[in-house]
Amino acid sequence: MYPASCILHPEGLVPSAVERRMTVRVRFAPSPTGYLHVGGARTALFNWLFARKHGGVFLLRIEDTDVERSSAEMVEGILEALRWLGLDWDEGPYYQSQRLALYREVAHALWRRGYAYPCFCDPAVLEQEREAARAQGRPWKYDRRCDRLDRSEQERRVQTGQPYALRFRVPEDVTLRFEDSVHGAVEFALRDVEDFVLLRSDGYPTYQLAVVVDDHDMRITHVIRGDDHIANTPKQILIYRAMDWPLPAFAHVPLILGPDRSRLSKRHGAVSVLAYRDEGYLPEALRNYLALLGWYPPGGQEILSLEDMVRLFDLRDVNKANPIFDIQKLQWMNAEYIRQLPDDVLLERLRPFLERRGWWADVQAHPERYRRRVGLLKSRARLLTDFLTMGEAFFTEDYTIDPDAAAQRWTDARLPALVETLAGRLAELTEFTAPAIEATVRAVAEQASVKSAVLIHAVRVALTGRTVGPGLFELMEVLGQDTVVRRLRRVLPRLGEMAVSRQVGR
RNA sequence: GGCCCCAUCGUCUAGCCCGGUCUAGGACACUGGUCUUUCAAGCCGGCGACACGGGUUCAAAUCCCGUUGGGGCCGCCA
Repeated sequence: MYPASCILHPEGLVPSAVERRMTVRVRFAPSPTGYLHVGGARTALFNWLFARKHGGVFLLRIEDTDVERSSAEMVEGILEALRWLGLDWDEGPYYQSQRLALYREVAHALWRRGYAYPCFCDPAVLEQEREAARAQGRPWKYDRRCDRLDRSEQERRVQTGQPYALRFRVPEDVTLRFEDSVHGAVEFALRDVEDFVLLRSDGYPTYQLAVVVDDHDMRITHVIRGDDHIANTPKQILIYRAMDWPLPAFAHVPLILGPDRSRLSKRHGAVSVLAYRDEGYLPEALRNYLALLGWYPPGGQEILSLEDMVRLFDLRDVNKANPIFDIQKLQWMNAEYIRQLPDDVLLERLRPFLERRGWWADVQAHPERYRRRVGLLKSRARLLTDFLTMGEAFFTEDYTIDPDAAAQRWTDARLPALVETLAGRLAELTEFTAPAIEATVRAVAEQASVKSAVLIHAVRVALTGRTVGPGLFELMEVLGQDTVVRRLRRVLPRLGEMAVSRQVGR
């Protein structure tokens, strides 16, 4: 009944599509029971890279056979995340929920061919038995009691409308071996694999059936997916064999772990791709970082453009060990990408964030002014959102002055007079450039025999509300004469208060 | 518990397939210095790993076995 030779020696039976010069066809098949998380995104990335590398087709398939948990909103979110990452698909999205007839057909074909049998067991009962077994530390496997029913009894139950699922009859005493593109040869003794359900009693296919039917129907040549599917592979190969379908190549890529080494999940913080977008990560940075989890490019260069990745990507360079998601390195990479952006492009990337704050209109009215401001902040930002926080005073007159900063830098009693003088001198400057400003600031400090650092720090707090930030003279130039003078005069009263309270306190 | 997968600096990893060139290389993080009005960035330097035990061999990070540790799967979820 089983093509034994195939089952015993499947290795070597899968000349890769690449070798056979077939068109490579790969897919990303998320289940819309949640948003796209970074693990899924990386799987999608690897598939996409592989397709582009080999001039193949990357298709999208939505695995929504679990009607209860799937939703259209989740699908939209997943598509949005993929688009944001720049992972465009050539076909699809296909929806499994629209292909149910096909799965039923194949399930019944399997039954007709003698590879499957109806199971009338109550899932709740089986679940109980399973739990009891596990509680006692005993292994549990479905004992195929329904397969032992007489053919006539089976028919009778079907006739009387008793609900049944279709199970695949897994041969025992056979070792199935398959070649995995990243792991090499993987073996499973089929005695450890239970008769799995193909078609549920409600007529919906299980994952095992639907993937195989679709991967075959969509002529998938390479199944690239997470390591968590490695144990499913023998079951799926059994279906391919029973249907006499050619096997695709399999590549199981390592799972991304959290800092505690357990599988990355919500409790490790943000895992949703869209959440990273909203937090101010650049898609090219996330993409680049994700590519490096479990893959290492020959040559060792880590900052890679999409074109670089496509050129360098090879499944053989994918690691077997599970990597840990390191937010620090991601942030470093994001900062790296931010620094590389030309100022005008950077400004455009900031747009959604600026719009949300209501700052975009003014930016649009004075692009050159804001380009320069953003340029000054560039080397200091790790996230796009950093421009809004540490760069608040670059976008609005309504910036807050950090009380701690004031307390730290506005202590000198000579400051009010000094700043007033400085404002006056700056207002008279005809060339408001960094060198001219610097000369003025230093001269004012020197004339009062005050260390220029004292003035500089106080002025920075006045102009930006913070103790840290860009070099003061460039900062002032970029802010502009009017703004600088206005802001300096505006803080004069507060400066005075601080100095007075300081003296009283003594 | 059963089965499968995995194991180089704290983290991502190069090297492992084809043993000697490895007193194990790079990156992030950490850290010292430099520049400097602060903070970054940049530059120069430092710290830091072959999980353990057996074998094979003249020689093992590299090959084999075992142990330990980690992960995954064991659903009429995907």
